[in-house]
Amino acid sequence: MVGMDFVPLGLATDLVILTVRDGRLQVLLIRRGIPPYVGQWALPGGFVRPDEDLETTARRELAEETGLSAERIHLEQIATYGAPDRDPRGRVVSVAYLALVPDLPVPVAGSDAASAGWIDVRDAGELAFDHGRILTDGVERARAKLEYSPLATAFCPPEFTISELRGVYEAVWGTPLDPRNFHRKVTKTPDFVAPAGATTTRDGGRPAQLFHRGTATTLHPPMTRT
Amino acid sequence: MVGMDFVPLGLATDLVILTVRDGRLQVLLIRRGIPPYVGQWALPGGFVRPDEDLETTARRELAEETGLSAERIHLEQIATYGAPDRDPRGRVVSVAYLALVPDLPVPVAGSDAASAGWIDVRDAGELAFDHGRILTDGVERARAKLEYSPLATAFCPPEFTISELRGVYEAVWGTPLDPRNFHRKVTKTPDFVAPAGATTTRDGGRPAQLFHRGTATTLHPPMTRT
DNA sequence: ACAAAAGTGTTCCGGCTACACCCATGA
DNA sequence: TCATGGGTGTAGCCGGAACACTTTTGT
Repeated sequence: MVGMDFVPLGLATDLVILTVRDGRLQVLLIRRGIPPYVGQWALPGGFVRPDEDLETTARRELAEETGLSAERIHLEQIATYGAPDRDPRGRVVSVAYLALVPDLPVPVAGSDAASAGWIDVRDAGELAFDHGRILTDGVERARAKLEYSPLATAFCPPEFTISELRGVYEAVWGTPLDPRNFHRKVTKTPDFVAPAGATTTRDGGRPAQLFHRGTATTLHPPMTRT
Repeated sequence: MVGMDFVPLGLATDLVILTVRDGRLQVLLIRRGIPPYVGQWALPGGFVRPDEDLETTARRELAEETGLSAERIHLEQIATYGAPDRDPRGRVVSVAYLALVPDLPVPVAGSDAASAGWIDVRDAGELAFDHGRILTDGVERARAKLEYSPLATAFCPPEFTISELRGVYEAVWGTPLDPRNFHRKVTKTPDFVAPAGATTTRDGGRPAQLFHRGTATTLHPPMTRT
């Protein structure tokens, strides 16, 4: 370890912001307005400010892009991407974060609202920079975590039905699940979900109980992806 | 996104190099010789060079510290640590990597050999900077990955017995496993290990078959950590 | 012969799968 | 009354836990 010789480089965070809308897993993308990669979709992101923690940067970007006061939003680091040529403008190392947000009726209200939108992850196609790779890694992280954590509730509003929760799993994994077995698994696992007391008929049919998040942090044994 | 305004900061990689020696999980630590944290144990690491990929930096550091030509060594990113005050000398963001190495008869031969050593992870105590946190995260990553991947073989020489492999699991997890069930699980899982043909009596008792790594990348269903 | 470790067979049991079945509402 | 989704019961199966037992070496 030599001295504090700083190589000139930029440090940024990029965000994979996922939600479930219309039964499909979607990601928030920005249409680039300036070179490089003009006109292509990219992940939202920005540079880390002096004396700003990495997660603080990510939360700030999240708030800027979605209008969500990012307090209660699930946010976790994915990985850091630092290939020397990943940005043609110069050396930029990016710490990628995964954010899971509920399907709120809040429109995308960033500084560049007209050019941002929710895109089906299956339709995302080629992204700017190495953002395709980052998106893939983020989606895979989300898929894996649903197996052994109660993370799916991060996609749900504060109160939700079991079948809404199942819809999250089905959208993220892209596979149908047995409603009856899913119901049993989720309600019998201690502290996975907690009954809210009320019921709703918003999904049609017999009224469904409403639940909110439980206190569990892991799922033993895990949910099985078929 | 403004221009390429680079905040002055250092970008480094730190390494959690784990091995299994004498049936215990050990980590390679460096005794610091210069401030800050003089005399305390720290993870090996160093700054990223211009135009150097992050993993290249990590492999270079690994080779410098262990003398291992790091080609065949398992190396994966853990996470990036960027709290503004994590280094009292200035802003240094560190990308941490996890390396798993076999128990080779190679002495630790770094630039600072006298002050480096293999330390039981349970005895590591307080480390310099936020390295304690990084070590914890790295060890937890290794523990988790043994469950659902054939990663334990990364701790083994090219040819190993089933009980040596079990020894890895027991050392990393800190719990004993049933030798009979472990043997069945490992040998019945397709492509987890492949018979090498030879046998050895180096563990005493009846000769044991030697195996090498299989081609499997995941373990379904996973190994259970009791 | 005996100790020690390798490897096999077998029983028990918990959890998942698949599906039959009943419940409570809106139209 | 019917369609729709909510929720329960249950039989069968798969895989892990536990452990008795046989095999093959060194001393």
